[in-house]
Amino acid sequence: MAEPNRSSDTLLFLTDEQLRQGIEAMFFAYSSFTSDPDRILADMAYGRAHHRAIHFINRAPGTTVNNLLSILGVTKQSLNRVLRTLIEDGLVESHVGKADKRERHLYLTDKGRALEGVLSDAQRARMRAAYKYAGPDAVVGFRAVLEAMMDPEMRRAYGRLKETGK
Amino acid sequence: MAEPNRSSDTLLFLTDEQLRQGIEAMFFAYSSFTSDPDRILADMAYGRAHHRAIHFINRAPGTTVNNLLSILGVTKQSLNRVLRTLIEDGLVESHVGKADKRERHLYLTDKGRALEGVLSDAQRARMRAAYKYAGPDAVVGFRAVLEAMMDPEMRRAYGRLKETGK
DNA sequence: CTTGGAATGTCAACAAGGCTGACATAAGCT
DNA sequence: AGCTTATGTCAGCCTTGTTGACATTCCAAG
Repeated sequence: MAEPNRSSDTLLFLTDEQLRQGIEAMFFAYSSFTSDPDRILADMAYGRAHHRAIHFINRAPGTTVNNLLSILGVTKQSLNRVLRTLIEDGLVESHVGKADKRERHLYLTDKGRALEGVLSDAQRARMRAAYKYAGPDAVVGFRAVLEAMMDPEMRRAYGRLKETGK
Repeated sequence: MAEPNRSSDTLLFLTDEQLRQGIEAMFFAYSSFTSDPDRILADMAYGRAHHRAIHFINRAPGTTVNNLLSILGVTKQSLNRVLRTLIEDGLVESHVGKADKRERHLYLTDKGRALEGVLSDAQRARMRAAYKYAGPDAVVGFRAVLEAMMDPEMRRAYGRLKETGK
């Protein structure tokens, strides 16, 4: 830790081997990261796609279908299939927009919020343990690298959500 | 943002909002992270699963199917389909084990190594840019949190690969 | 030595969740 | 009135995950 000297740093942390380890760390960490919600959802008729929809509807209640599409980066047909089952099952409500009646605004029902809670509790528990173990300074670095890795469009979406969370 | 004082740090970096931002950062970053290879592979008849197989065969030439299975965390049937097409297309060679003839040892052909190079160049370029932008200290934190996030089994696999790379 | 179980790999069939294309409807905008 | 936007739907395809059934090979117990 502490501060290794600056000159050797700038040479060594960008080697192909370092980069490859970062790539592999992303792969393994992401597998673990998604495994808890996946396990919970496996029993129900839902999958990761449902989780993502539920997460972002909870995060930005009243969001439109179009907005959700741009966040998730999938096609409307793909999202629609997921949304339809969530609405049928009473986890999500879709309300026609007041100002613009073409839009549908999406909200979680109590039932939807309950599932969201279970899923995000599991995911946060893992994240909390990792944060705690690695420490505050590491967390700052973690977030900085992830943000730098995002495509500009994704970074904007991410930034807007950060604002939302106050 | 400068340095908030130490005592408040240990309290504040584990709030639900902080954790949620970490979760969302993982989602957005991983989307971007996989987008370059995905784009390259879209034209060929391959997908992300092929990329993963190629990556790890390149990383540990001569690895067995079973070993690859435990790294990738999928079923042997799933891996086998991917492997079959890669072998048919002459990107991967499969040799029956000498000691144990049940095993197949996997190697990239020149053609396979060529594709691996293109894919990992693209992925490394993104990682390099992110590392460079965030700086060496951030990279240390990034890797620490990712490693802490992994399931123990994944962490072991990751650790073994790190050794391999010397 | 034989035989039964374990390890390894293959084939077939199915499901989730991406994708594209075509099209319908309603509502807003010029 | 006519173009554009937002949404939803149907149909069909692809990748990549799953299980089940089965063949081959190895090894160890009897």
